[in-house]
Amino acid sequence: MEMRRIDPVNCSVARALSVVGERWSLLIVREALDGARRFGEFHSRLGIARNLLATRLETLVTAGVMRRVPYQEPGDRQRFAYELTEQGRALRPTLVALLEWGDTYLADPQGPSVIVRHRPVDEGSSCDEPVKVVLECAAGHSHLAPEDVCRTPGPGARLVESS
Amino acid sequence: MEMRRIDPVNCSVARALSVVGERWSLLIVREALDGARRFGEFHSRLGIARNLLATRLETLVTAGVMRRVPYQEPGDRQRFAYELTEQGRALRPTLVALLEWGDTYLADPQGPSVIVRHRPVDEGSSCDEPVKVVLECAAGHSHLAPEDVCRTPGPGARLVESS
DNA sequence: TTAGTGAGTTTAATTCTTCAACTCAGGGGG
DNA sequence: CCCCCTGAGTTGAAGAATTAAACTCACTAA
Repeated sequence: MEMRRIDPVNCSVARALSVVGERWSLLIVREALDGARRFGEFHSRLGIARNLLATRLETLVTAGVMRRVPYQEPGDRQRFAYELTEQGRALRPTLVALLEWGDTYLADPQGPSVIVRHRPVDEGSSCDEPVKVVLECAAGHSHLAPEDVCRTPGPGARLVESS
Repeated sequence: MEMRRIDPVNCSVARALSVVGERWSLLIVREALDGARRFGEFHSRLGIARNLLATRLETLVTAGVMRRVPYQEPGDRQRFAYELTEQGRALRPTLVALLEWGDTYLADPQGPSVIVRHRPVDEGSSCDEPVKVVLECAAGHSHLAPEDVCRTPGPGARLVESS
């Protein structure tokens, strides 16, 4: 029985993974979200090989996830730092989701190594409560279980024949 | 100025990525969430090489993300299908987050190819509204912006010296 | 007996990662 | 001035991962 389904290749998940699905890319973004800015910071925090770090940063910059900004420490020459664009910061929910999944199923026996907290940049430590990622629909139903959602074709869907 | 920060290697994000961060792994999980169960289904939907699919499925099974279950079509020999465990289904928020990010920044000009909808398995199509992933803290503050959260050490954190 | 199918293996070519060594531009000490 | 130091990369060779294509295996159907 033939049916038409969403083309799995023309999908934003696949496109997203083609940008941030390479080894190290999401870890670089995570460190950037945590304040890393300079080549050497990424290198020493992650232990990634230098040449790979250079190509990953370049990939992330051309993809619009990061931006290369010149900086100059007093009494030193000009160097470059890497900071997240708004597009890069928008990966936070993805990283929180991965963190939560890892904490739930692969955690250290000691407990989670990282807790994400509600701590706005401008106010002090107003709330500080742990943050979770939740699925919520446009009608306001929140905390949906994974089984309560399904994929449907959108306006840009290509449909393909499939068994 | 020395400071102690969270060891980036002892982190659930890194552990999660060591399980689902390989090329194809998350796409295999996505297809499984969308109903794929058999070797050939994954193969033809994704166009992945057969040997890689075999090793990825094996990795996912040993990691506890999927389960290998025997099945037998009438008048055919016994074969094996692959289905998600609860741990595998728990990757849904991660995939929705990636999908949303891809839709926002890398979308097809036609619009998103996939829309995730609130459609519980048991009830019919009760709600059907589009689903988004949101950050929410334990105090009930919802729809947090990426800038409003930060990482803090948890009970299992190892701290390392860093510049 | 011969052909066909789903589910994999095997193999060889290509690509990606890693590690180590090297470059390049400036700063500081002697 | 000369030599060594640092941060930020680049280059090159060895090792690991990915790909495509051909092959196996167990069984069914004609």
